[in-house]
Amino acid sequence: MKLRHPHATEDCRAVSEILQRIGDKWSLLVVRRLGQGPMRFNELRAAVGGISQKMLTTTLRTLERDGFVTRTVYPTTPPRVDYELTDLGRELEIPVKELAEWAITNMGRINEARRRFDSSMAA
Amino acid sequence: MKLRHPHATEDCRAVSEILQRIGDKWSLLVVRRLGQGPMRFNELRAAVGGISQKMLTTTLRTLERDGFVTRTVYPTTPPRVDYELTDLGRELEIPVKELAEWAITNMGRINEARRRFDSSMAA
DNA sequence: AACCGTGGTATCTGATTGAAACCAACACTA
DNA sequence: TAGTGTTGGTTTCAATCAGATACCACGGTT
Repeated sequence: MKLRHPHATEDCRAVSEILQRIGDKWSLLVVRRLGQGPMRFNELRAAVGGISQKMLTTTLRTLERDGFVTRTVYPTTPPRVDYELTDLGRELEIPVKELAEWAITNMGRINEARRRFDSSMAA
Repeated sequence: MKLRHPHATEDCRAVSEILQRIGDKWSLLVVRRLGQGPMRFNELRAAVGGISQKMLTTTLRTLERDGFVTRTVYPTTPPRVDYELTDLGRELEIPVKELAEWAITNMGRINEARRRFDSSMAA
């Protein structure tokens, strides 16, 4: 039993962790929107669509913590908070876009596989 | 406000869904292992390490449903079940590997950002 | 009959999600 | 000057989901 990649497990865990991080329900949607330029909170909320206030806050906080977005508060009234992608966030988009393209071109195959599987289960 | 990518939202949801699918705790670990060749259930369980029986079953079922792995039962006694990557599964590895490399090379930056964020919160 | 190895299921608990209500600060209006 | 609205956020709570633990079915061995 040869292991060609001695660190495969750790690396794989790292990747798995990252995927879990950005693979939640909203992170990518938010990142994609911010990829088109900085946005304020409610603007982003409307653009993403269907996200609750709390989840947007949570998502943005986590993205900020991981260094993917910056949060800038302008102490005006009413308050104004701008969110913007960092360099890291913009760099992340590159491999994500690759995967995105794969996902889009292969979604049909996946859905077909699912249909096949589900109908063979029903039998 | 120009939208250069009219279908960005749907596409993004597709990607987000895929990431959620393969971004769970075990899918990638399993796919990686199977990338080295077909394996039986308990063999895979030992190779992945730390995964419960139920989670391996669940993970494999979902991967099978999505058309990433095949499940072959040999009705011997004791039963023997082989799992193997499909073409789709092997193709998936390509963009995932890209993201994997990004994740590995940038993990340091992410962790650093987290440390910074956490310590600035503690203040 | 007791036991082991195979792969799989049922149960139960803690985390996550998300909807709805509430909060703080300030400006504008009546 | 009390009331109302805007903006970004937190709190609360019900529902859902992930995952660990314990158990099950089957047949061969002893």
